[in-house]
Amino acid sequence: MENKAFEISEAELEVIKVLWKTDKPMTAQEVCDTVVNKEWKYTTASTLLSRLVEKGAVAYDKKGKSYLYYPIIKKEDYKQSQTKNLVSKLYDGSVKNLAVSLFKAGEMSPDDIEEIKKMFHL
Amino acid sequence: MENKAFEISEAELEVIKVLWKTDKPMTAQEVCDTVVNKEWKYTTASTLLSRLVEKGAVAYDKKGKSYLYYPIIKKEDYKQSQTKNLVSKLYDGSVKNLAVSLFKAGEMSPDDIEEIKKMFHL
DNA sequence: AAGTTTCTACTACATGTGTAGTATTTAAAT
DNA sequence: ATTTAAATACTACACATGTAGTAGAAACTT
Repeated sequence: MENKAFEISEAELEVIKVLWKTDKPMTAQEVCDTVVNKEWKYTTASTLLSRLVEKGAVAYDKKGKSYLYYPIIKKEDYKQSQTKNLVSKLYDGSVKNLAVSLFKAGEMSPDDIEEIKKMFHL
Repeated sequence: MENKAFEISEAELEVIKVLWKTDKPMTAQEVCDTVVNKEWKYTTASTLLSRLVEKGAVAYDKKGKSYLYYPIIKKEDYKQSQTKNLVSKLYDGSVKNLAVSLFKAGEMSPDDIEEIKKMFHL
């Protein structure tokens, strides 16, 4: 329906973020223990991992009796696609509009502003 | 579960965007006819409007036999909350990280860059 | 007032999501 | 080789979402 191959749900995102952050293949158990702000049962983490595998966002290698999961999609790519999506959905595809909105909303810290200026060699 | 009072789904967003853009109360029929890139049946638009009303995102006044719908939540507020959400979910809450990512991804047009520079009074 | 038109309300149904429970398989231990 | 412990696979179920059909109500028409 969309231009995206697959959608990652909120809960699935928590899972793949763990895989991104840890940056080495992990068992479902490890993922479960590492997820932040969640009190998931083991099978919940496991279900989410399976769904991510179905969607092609995650894969695994077998090790002993368990699977070692790792992300297929890259964090940067995902972030960029989500960001592009937001810009096109809400800001008429204009990054400028987004920037203006953030600026006006006072969402930029002095540090942000400093860094952004630097980015533009100013 | 979230910090947000309600979630607006993808399809519902299309509806409320029409209300925002037109900027005057509209009947379900008008909304249906105005939605872009969609071939909805009247009842589909109508269902979505009802769900938005349930969620408190939209309200209506009665006019003749029909309802005139209008948005309760403001476009700017919604955009900002969505943007803040993205920044916190994917950019560690740092607008700077978002800006860097956009810049690196080549998502900023020369015009965007020009305008952003101007925004920083330079 | 009855018929016709046109709204809204209610119902439906498949698929996705959050969250797990139970069954089954398989590796490890003895 | 049998038992056991631990993983995965399969099943479940309520609520959200996309998409619409049908029933019922209200307002025009004549």
